[in-house]
Amino acid sequence: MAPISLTFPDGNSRSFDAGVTPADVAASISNSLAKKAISASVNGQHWDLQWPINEDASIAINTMQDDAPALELIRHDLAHIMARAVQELWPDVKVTIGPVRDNGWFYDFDREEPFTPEDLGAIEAKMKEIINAREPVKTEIWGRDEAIDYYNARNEPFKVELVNRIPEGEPLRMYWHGDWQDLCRGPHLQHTGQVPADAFKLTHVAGAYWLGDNTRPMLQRIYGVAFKNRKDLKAWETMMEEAAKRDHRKLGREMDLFHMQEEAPGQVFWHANGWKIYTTLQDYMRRQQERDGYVEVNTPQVIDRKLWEASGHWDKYQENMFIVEVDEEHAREKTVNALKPMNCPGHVQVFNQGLKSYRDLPLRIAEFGSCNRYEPSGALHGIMRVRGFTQDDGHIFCTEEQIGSETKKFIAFLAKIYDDLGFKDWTIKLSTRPEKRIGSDETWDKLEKSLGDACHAAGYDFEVLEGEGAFYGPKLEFTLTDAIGRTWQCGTLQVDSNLPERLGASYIGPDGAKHRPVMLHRATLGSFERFIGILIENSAGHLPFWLAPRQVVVASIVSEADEYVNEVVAALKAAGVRAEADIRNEKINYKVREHSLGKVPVILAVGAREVEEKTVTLRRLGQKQTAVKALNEVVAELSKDATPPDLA
RNA sequence: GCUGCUGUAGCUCAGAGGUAGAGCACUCCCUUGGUAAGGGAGAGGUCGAGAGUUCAAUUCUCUCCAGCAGCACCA
Repeated sequence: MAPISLTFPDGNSRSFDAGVTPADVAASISNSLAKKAISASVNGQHWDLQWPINEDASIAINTMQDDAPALELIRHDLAHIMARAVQELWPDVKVTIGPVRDNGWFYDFDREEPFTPEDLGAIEAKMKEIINAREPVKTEIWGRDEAIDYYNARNEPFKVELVNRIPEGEPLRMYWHGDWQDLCRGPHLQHTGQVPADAFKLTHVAGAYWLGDNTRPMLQRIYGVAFKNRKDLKAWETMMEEAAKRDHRKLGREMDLFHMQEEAPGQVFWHANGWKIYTTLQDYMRRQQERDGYVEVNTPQVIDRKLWEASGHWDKYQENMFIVEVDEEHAREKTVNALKPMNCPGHVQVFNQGLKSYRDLPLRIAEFGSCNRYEPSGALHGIMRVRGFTQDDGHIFCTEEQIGSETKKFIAFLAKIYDDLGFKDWTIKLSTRPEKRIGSDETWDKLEKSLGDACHAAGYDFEVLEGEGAFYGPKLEFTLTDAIGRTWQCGTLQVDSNLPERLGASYIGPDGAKHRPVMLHRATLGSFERFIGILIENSAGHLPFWLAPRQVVVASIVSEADEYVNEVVAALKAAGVRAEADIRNEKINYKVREHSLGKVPVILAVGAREVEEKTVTLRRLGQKQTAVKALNEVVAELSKDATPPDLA
């Protein structure tokens, strides 16, 4: 055997025979390392302890101390262990695939009977048995025919399909966990006993299409989460509870913001409190847009299908549009209209009125555009994914040369708004040309470059999503991170020369000839409905004072203070603060509890003492301590808090 | 749309083949209480909709509607 040289993380090299495995290497260092080893990194690649190394390389032996490989292996091995447990319990269940994902893994099974919560318990128990048996993990390379025969003999059609999908020439690797075997890329742990038996949990079962294709059979997917130790699992459970507490559907009810009902699925009945958030946010956005050189317009809800045919939406999205048919008594033919699912064709109509000069460009048209889309029933989710919503939509008509500067301007606009709204952490993604597209490669080169350059010019970096652009142009996506680390894609900017073409938009250039403008579709919040949902979940209902629908409750402690309560409320209202009185015949404890649960940011308690001294006792939401302050001082302070950030 | 689960009072939930119950909220009475539930009384439901089985259905079966968790979708 030819010698090879392996370089360790400390820079030292040693010579081994070619074909040496990381397990051998670890054993050559120490017995304890050999036992503790879980995998290796060979030239930066995650490497199974059993895989041979045939050439010079850098190597590092991983142990459970190394978080990333440890978690990946634990979760991946658990996927196999779970599949084995399921087949031991129900031998006729067919196995498919089971990747690592998020905080755990899933595995898809084909089985007639649905898995029940009791089944999950049984599977978990069986998995623990397998872990405690410390079953060895072995790997071998099989021939294609051998694998297909094996799976055919075992009646595993999904596995046969997987084998057939693996490109010729790529080795087929099999992994054994004890005497149960699965086709798998690896790597895996040394034996099942390396998986912590007390740090995983099967969470739920749901349907999932085979290979993610909705024309293929639906399988049953079992999800699990797993960590290195019980403490991390507990932390995950706590985090889940925290997320549930923030659920905007729950808070929406508790704060009396909105409701939804059967007769209007996917549409929001905004209550006074919720609508106050909405209008406050909209007023704020309107000010930003005016400042940034937009003109605001409004376009019709119900538009003849002819326009949707011309824009191309009828062809592509008819299934998702609300169609309205009007059958007038004497009409020769029915008029078929659609509720607008988007605002862009309307904005092109506005642009097309009158001759436009190059001097008019860039023309920035904004609309708080109410749209209706017939979203699939299964997609609906609270106010986050709805059928009726309002976008903070805008279209910038400009020349190709102006794309860069307009993009830069928009990024600055969006950055200011996200900052004002309390989102400090957000990222940009650039989606580039997809397979199916229109326009020349030179045009795509130019457009992608101008978007990328604009990001850099605005001082931001971006991640590239290859092939994710729209068929008509590249796009930027703006994704913000919320207080508990979840991400939400909100803003977008898309370059489009297709729609101006289809709808015949043009302007007169300096040369006196007609030219085609390009159109930048852009939104910052996305939709008010979804964004308010995000605001609620981000803040757990503790909205910033200026956005809080109810800002102050002035609560009497004794009925002798009622009159003064009304005075305080009047003073606050005069200073632009949303204040209300609570002079019900209830104890202060009761009032504090109720308004705290209602997420009112400030409670001012007023008793005999305050009446006497012209003070109030202030208590802020989430704080236990109170402060006695002079009335005029509090009015000034709260009036300042109530001012939107752009007016402060 | 697909798979699975769910639908009982405003909210959270219990219940059983013989037409319903709790806590909170609501109304009234007593209580004037100093920072997260003071006490008492009262009112409130076509048990998601329709059909079927049955002497009898809110309970069992089917269909539909809506919600929830995923999947697929998201111009």
